[in-house]
Amino acid sequence: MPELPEVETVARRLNEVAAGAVLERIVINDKKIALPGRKVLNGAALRRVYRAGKTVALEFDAGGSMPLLQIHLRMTGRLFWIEKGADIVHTFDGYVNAVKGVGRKHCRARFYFDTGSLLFVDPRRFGTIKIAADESDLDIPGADPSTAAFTLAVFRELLADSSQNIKLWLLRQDKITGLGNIYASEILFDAGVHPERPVNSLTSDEIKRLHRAIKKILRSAIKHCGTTFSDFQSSEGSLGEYQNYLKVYGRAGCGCSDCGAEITRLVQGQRSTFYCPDCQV
DNA sequence: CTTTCAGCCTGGGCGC
DNA sequence: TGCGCCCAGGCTGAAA
Repeated sequence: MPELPEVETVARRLNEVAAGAVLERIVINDKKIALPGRKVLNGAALRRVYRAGKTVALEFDAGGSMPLLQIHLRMTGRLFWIEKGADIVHTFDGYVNAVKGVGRKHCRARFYFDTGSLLFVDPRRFGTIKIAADESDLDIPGADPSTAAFTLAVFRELLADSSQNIKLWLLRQDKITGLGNIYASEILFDAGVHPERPVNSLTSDEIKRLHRAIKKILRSAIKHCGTTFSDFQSSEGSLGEYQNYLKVYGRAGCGCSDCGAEITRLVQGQRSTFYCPDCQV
């Protein structure tokens, strides 16, 4: 579950339940996760958890230094927090409930703290975990579109005169870090821009609309705690609700909410793009 | 430089 | 019930 709004949601909620906990032990169940130098974290207190680009950053106080665990969820990575001594599992992306055996199957790493434990569960095993020596060592390739620093002028500068399709460009993490396949489609629909338009063909007004759409869609998705595609149900319902607001993603064959034309699926860079052939030109 | 495209992995859903 | 496809919120690295 991994675009900017989902990662933001996970990081905030993990911070709420885990900040201040002291790390006691790390157990890794997957050889793909080497995590060299992890000893520096033993006995360290978790200062805070925040989103950095598309990753979850766990900042520790290791007595003099502030190393971080940087977790990238990729396609299917999820984080669970199990409170010590309680039958409660916090899943952050979906619900909080009592669940027996959650994460037993694809748990790739477990971090035991004094007040609970953090599980990194990832069926497809694409996710990564690394240790950063300090905040400046975090691996964040591009600009964060949710910050005030991401202005229209900055956006224009990043776009430069690229000849790439705008859809593929929006997925470039070295330019903008955080957008993924769902929000790229939603942003293009909101801005009324066709996904195959070369960046250097965009008018000044279209760039302005795209910039506004990026801000608007992300703000709204974060407010709704991201998009949750999941079979998980609980009495409390799902925390991520933005799936109810998607206008094009995953809606091929459905009518456009604005004009009624059929939403079309297109493949770009081996990824699906959804758009309205009438509204997006 | 750019663009394409296999690969990394597992599982769910669908048609037969 | 099973098999063979296609699909999946990400990204890398090699080839063209």
